[in-house]
Amino acid sequence: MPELPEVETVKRGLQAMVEDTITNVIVRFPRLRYPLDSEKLNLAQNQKILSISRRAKYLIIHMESGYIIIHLGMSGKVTLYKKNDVPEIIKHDHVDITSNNHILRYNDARRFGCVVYSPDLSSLEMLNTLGPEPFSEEFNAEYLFSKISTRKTPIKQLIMDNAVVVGVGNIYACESLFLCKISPLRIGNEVTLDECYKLVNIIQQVLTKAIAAGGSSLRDYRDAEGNLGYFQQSHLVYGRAKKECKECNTPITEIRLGQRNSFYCPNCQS
DNA sequence: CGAATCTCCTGGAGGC
DNA sequence: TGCCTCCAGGAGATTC
Repeated sequence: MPELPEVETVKRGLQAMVEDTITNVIVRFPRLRYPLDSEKLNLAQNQKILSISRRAKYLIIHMESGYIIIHLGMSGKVTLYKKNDVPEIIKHDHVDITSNNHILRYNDARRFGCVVYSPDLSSLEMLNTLGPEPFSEEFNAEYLFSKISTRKTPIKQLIMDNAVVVGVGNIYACESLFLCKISPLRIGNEVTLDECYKLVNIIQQVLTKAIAAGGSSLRDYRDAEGNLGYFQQSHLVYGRAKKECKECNTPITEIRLGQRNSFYCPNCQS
């Protein structure tokens, strides 16, 4: 899955398209997360691209008038080609955004992503409900504490909740909680302010490490050079059910929390 | 509002 | 080798 760091990398790669003028949007297969609306997307025609930004895992193409918002879901890939150097269409190439100089090609096998046109950003529910970025000043211990101290939901689900903080996926949540010695089952209102300081700190560290490790946590992901992504790095608890805890040798427990597999050490975490 | 559950979809993995 | 089943994964939708 493209994690936050990877989406940021993609965003940087797309900067070459800034100042281009969009000539055409081709939709080959419209059934993504939201049905693609060719008619609306073609409102982008003849629009100059002013900038390309990122919010959570959304890529946002700012045009003279209106925006195109792209989410990669879990298997989405965006590749930018020079116009005179475009490869053959392959399976799951659902969308091309063509400009005078480039083609931005969207490929998504599992179709959890989206490509949406909107005249303005403020009306977009998917962006309005997002919590702060994990590296922003807004995401601090006091903020986190205020968001979770009234909640009866397990802490793991809370830090994975985009309304609380964006960019913390399943693996990061498991690893961060282990490093904080907090059980994923602990109810939000039983997490102390002190622990929130730790959590904010550790989440940022874990994400930073993921950026350094580079790339996706998808099991089978390899980057352009064939290197395995973050998923293959040595995890402390994630995917280690029944294996010994690296701290205390207790077997790692696996449970189901909010439809997600969760791993923790019943001895180290409480 | 909050909480719990369901859903979308494909390809890889593991079982036989 | 070839089926078959199971599963991951983000986030909106639904229900209570």
